[in-house]
Amino acid sequence: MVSKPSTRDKIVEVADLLFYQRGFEHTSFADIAGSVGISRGNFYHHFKTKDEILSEVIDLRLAKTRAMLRDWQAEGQGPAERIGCFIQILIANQAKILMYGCPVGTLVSELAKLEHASQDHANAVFTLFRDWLHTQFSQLGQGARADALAMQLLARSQGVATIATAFRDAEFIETEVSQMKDWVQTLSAA
Amino acid sequence: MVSKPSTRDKIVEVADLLFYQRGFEHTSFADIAGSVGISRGNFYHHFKTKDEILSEVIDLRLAKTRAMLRDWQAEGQGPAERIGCFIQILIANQAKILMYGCPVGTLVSELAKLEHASQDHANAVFTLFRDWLHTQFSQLGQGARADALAMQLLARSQGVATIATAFRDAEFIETEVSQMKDWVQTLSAA
DNA sequence: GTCTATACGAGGATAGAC
DNA sequence: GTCTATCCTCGTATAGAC
Repeated sequence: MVSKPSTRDKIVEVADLLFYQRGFEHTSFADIAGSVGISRGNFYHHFKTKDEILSEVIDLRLAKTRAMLRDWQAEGQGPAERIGCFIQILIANQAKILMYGCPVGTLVSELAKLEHASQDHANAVFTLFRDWLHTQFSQLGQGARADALAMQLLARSQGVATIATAFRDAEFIETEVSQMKDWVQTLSAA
Repeated sequence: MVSKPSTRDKIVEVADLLFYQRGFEHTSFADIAGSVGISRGNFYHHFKTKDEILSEVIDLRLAKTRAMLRDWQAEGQGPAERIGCFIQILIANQAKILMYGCPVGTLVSELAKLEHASQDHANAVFTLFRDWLHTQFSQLGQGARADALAMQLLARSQGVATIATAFRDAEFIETEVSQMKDWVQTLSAA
């Protein structure tokens, strides 16, 4: 059942995008209100503080991530293919990553510097990926190494995003993605 | 010849630290002035705008990085050992990285979102490392692959910093550093 | 639920005395 | 070179009318 989005939903959607593109702190209420097409006053009818919006934005990201992992679980034939889906997001989101980096990594980094109360909440998105990858590597027969491999792949994709953004290098993403997929095949064959 | 630092020098040193710990935007003039121990008014005697301070902070970082690379060049017996010095900074700065991430990567990411004019300037620090690593990998006999390997190592260390910060995981840094050093040995032997 | 108007503080920036 | 005092803009937040 798809109901039309409420103003509140629209605010969260817009804030999600702006927090990604401009950063949390650099995004003002006026930016969000303007982008939604409502007045700043109306804004406060829905959210009392900026932190409250952030919290809902993170909840939205958690929900979207869970749905995505569920989809990968459904479509991917085996664990290697499913891990391939994870790696592929670097390609799917290539253009955005080149401009703004990884939405998860950059938010977590920003909140760490702000010593923001929502740090752990934001980091839960990383944990979703970590646990899911852990499961996939286990099914790949990696046993005790599964979590370490999950962390490694997480770190590698973060590094690719950061360096690709810094040098605005789309090709680097492509060659790294290809190498990461080869690496999974190697593990799969072993 | 070591002269005592001028107020201007002190401002840049303090701003360097605060931009790293709190982020560029989240650091106010009051923060810097307070930390240096001068009034805000005096502050403007030395710098007209915040961007001007940022520019000098980046120059300072470039100078420090060049000096560090020169030191590694002097002490490292061979290219493999010198690359080891680069990898080792993750250990040397472990505590800071766990709290604030990599100073280079986090600044470049922040400036990208702010669409700040100093993006390229800040990225020059990455380029220093990239070119230096390129040279080392060349001397390791990696020829045409040398720059690709430099990018890979740069990305990997960025990823380690980001994920270690997110999960506050000191051990992850240690195991990754150890693996990176093994990897360099492998290349060296081949 | 939406608006306008407004309060309030913080941060960037300036003027001018010492 | 250093200070105090001040200004202005912007961002957060509130009150209250429609």
